[in-house]
Amino acid sequence: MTAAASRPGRRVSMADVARLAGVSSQTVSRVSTGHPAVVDSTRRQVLDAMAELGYRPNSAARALKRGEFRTLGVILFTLATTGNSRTVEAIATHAAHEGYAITLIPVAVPTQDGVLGAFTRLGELAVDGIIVIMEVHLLDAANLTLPPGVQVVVVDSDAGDRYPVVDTDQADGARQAVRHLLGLGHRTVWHVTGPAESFSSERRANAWREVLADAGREIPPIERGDWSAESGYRAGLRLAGDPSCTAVFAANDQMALGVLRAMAERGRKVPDEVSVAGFDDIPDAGSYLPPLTTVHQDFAEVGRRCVEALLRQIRHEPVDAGTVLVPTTLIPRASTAPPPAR
Amino acid sequence: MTAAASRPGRRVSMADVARLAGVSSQTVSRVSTGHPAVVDSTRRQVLDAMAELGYRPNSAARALKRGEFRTLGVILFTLATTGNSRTVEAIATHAAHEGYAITLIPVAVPTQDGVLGAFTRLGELAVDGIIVIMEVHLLDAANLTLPPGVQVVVVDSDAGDRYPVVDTDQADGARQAVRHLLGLGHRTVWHVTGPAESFSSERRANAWREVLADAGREIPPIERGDWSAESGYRAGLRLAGDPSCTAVFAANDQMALGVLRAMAERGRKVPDEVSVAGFDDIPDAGSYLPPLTTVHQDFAEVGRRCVEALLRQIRHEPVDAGTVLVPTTLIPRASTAPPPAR
DNA sequence: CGGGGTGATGTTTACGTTAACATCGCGGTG
DNA sequence: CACCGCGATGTTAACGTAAACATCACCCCG
Repeated sequence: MTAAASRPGRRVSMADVARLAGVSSQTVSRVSTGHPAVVDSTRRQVLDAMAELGYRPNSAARALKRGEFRTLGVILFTLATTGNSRTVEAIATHAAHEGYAITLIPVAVPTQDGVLGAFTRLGELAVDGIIVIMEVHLLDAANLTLPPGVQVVVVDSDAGDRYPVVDTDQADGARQAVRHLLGLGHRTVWHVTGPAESFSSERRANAWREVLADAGREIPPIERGDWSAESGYRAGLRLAGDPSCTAVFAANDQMALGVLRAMAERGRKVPDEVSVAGFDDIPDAGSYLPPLTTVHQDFAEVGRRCVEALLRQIRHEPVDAGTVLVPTTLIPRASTAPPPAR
Repeated sequence: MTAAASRPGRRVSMADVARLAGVSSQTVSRVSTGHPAVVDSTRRQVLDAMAELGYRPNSAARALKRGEFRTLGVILFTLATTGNSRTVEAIATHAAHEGYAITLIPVAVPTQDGVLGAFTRLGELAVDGIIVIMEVHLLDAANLTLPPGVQVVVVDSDAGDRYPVVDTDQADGARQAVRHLLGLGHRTVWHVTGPAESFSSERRANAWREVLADAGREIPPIERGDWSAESGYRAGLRLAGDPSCTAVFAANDQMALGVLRAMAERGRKVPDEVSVAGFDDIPDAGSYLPPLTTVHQDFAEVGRRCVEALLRQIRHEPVDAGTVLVPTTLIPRASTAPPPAR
């Protein structure tokens, strides 16, 4: 039944199906695309012939004819961060739901050349639109090579004036975390920030500074990390040495994990002596020692909105240029508490 | 310079470039594909014309003509696990290096229907080969619909008799961990395993049981988790209640994290009273409290080998059917120590 | 000085699909 | 009963590219 020896080499085409079913290839096409104007008996014949020959449509030919690929490109630096992989997963799922496939373009080196190269490759790829998941200020150069006719949506950037941007409300999340710590009675809040090139990092740091300034608190020197737990650990060791430091807001959960470890090693009890808050709410955060107070990001929603915005552009429906902000929520757990009485 | 008003609607094609450059479109094609038989002056003219018009090749037409898409499909259940996202990243990077793009096909529900659906979609997609990253026993049904002419490589499965399989040497890694614990003097080792459908989980558990049996040790009842830290925590609470339990091997780092938390909450000191080992060596593992002894997996190598094996198949070069095992290494850290003296 | 090559470029055609138009047959209506 | 209209199906052409073959100019060598 599934046998059907096709001629060697060549794949089964509509013409083959048409021959076997005794119809024209246009009728096969109509069946294949679900066109209504085909009588049931004919449709059945065609479907049987398709099954017998193991026909599957050639998407290259289809794309050539239709002028669209039904594929979205995702350009990013790495899948290694929780945020990126979760966002990509959401994008892929939602795109699949809309009948689109996802092509992944990793950019190995976050240099302008790297980005340019990726965009060139994307230009040659079979892609109707591009989602850029980028944390660094590298869109300017890349912008020039953006292939015309390809739509773009950006995650985590400040390109809102040029492209639609979808992002977590970084600033509000950071504000919630810092206010939470101040609300517990801490005099001020130390901050472990991410890499300098990162927009997210910058926005979280700005919001932290702003809340402290608004409250008239002292703004301690900022500690810089690179998102990794290891870098958080190093920052944590420095902070642990400062007895006046009673509250730390880390720009992501992994650096917060490093801070927790540093505090533990230096014998500074969390949360009794020092409070620690993170950002992201990665699945493990609730299992840290102690379970981490953090800001929850809805990566799935970010992915969904990206796809939505991009498809709207592709379909030439009205799109609000500018930034869509996905709200964040503070998740209080056991790593924050009032400062020690003195 | 970059202006160049093309006719409305239609994209720039080779014919347009040819017209502007005053050559035939075949010459444009030759320049585009890097064919050597083009004189420098002509090549320059063509390149200038391309730049002026903003020409980019139509990959659909190219794929149709060449009969290959230069794209690999990756089918998986989720990107949420460290192993999967790291593997996918390595696949994407290595594939890009070989001039191939990656199309991501998430299968929402790990049912037979889900897998079948994904393969059907993949069949219609522009893909020269497929990498299946699957943890469950669902290939049998899917097998039937595997589009002919599409090559397949499988990660983390026992399908080695049917497809080439690339995987981490799960069994050896687990053996190293268990032997390490026994070597420290523990009478036996408890095990927190992953979900029942997972091959990795099964192999790690089997190796654990085998080492204990070979050493003539008692085999404690197995604790089942679902890879999450939360499930590890629940298992850890049960183990913490058993004073005879001095060594725990968790099937991944996240569950180990949960075990660490449970032990801490129950006041059982790690590693003085209880040793805990994990599997994966995720980047955070070195920052757990205490830093986790675990088995390092080389996801990058797995991804690389996958792409290599798949491309060999696609190019009809000889491939060893069967399983390629990527070695693992035990990383001793601070979560394991000799059992308490009694 | 002519024949035979060689290398650059042009022409033709086919890849598989689908839009647009053409055809055909049948039932209803004035 | 002739004509119209409509629904089902067939025919033609085009999407953009690249392989195969054709052509042409030029150079080398006998």
